[in-house]
Amino acid sequence: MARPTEFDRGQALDAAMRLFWIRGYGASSLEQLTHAMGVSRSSLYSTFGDKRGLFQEALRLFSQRTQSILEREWCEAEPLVTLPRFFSATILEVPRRRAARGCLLVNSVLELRGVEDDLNQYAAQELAHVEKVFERCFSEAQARHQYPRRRSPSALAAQAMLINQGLRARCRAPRTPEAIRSEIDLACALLDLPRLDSSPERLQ
Amino acid sequence: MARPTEFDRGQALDAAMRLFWIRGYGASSLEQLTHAMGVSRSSLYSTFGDKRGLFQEALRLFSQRTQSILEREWCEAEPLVTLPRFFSATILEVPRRRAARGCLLVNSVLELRGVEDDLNQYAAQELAHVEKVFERCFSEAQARHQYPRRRSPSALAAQAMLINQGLRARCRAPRTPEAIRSEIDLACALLDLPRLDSSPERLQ
DNA sequence: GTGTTTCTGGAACGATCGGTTCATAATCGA
DNA sequence: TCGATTATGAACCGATCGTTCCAGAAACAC
Repeated sequence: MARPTEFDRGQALDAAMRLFWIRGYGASSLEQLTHAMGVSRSSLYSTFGDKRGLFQEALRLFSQRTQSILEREWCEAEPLVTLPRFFSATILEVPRRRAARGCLLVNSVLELRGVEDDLNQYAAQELAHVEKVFERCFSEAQARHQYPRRRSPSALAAQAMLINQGLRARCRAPRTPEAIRSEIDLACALLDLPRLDSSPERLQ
Repeated sequence: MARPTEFDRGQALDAAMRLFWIRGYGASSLEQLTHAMGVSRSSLYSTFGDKRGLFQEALRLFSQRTQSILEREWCEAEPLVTLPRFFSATILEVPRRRAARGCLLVNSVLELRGVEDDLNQYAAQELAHVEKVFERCFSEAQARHQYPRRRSPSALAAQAMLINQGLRARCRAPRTPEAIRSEIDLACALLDLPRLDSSPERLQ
């Protein structure tokens, strides 16, 4: 043993993820990263390899958190309401600035195609994992006869992911929470999903 | 008069737009831009001001082209089929690589939020213009009693733009044309829009 | 204390960034 | 043919990029 690390690895990764989330991969400089993480350059490189490795870990962390939000909604209620509640939890029930970050995975897929194709594919693959959970919601709801069986769960999940990505993209432009909420409402209605209850919606 | 310009301005702008479309704003370096445009740095700066001005002109060009595609579909058929045909024209009936570029405006909104906020707002404003055309489609279809009046044209247009942005985002990840086509089909069905006819679909 | 090991801050690396300058090339009117 | 004018390409600018390196600080075993 020798001198112990002075910073918390998870905390530093969290800060890096937040910066990537706001500014994207390319526009997040080492200077900004080390400042946000409270870590010197050498510590960053000895801990995470390089900027690319740090970003990949940030993507994984974001994906895990997203899936855990889904998991929580899944356990707390019926499968059919998991999706509306997921949209609400990730977009409406968070501070406005955070909603404006969109989704790190979606942002990364958009940014890195043709620039860093393997990172783009990694982000796309993580999104596919999320879509798989969507699919489980529809198949379970169909099994419980709570949802019409006309369409396949995979096609429905793809449509839900289409909605999700569209919402996250639109959140990156300045918009009012009311406009976003009504868009979510209509999207859920078109998908035959239950409306959002008039649950507490955090403004600002 | 004196020595005439050796390059075609419109052609150079087109090449710049294509590069921005593929790689985004930040990742397109002056070196790559001048090479793609076939123009020297000094000519680029005397003609377009700077990289930012060039990008803004590229955004405007892209927006104009997008709206002219919409205009063409609008003139050629009923308002209700304008939207499905627009999706098809911009995503299915183009070479695969081009579809993988997504939409320059959507890409820019995602990339530049928090980095170049005024360019982000400009791109968002251009997207709003496109959404206005969507709205006209729905209101005209309702006026002709071809579409149920339950929902407002603006809400429907927002939903169509949500679909559009979702599709364009998903196109930036590697996907098969068949998968994309079925997603468009289902989205149109949910929106009570006519399906795409089995029109010629260019693969590859 | 001493020696060993690990982590830290900051200097420095070469490369590349967006942007500018300037001598030269090329075309005009005369 | 000869200025006048404009476009061009290459060299150059300071700044910043991601990355490496190293001297010293900090904790351990002894």
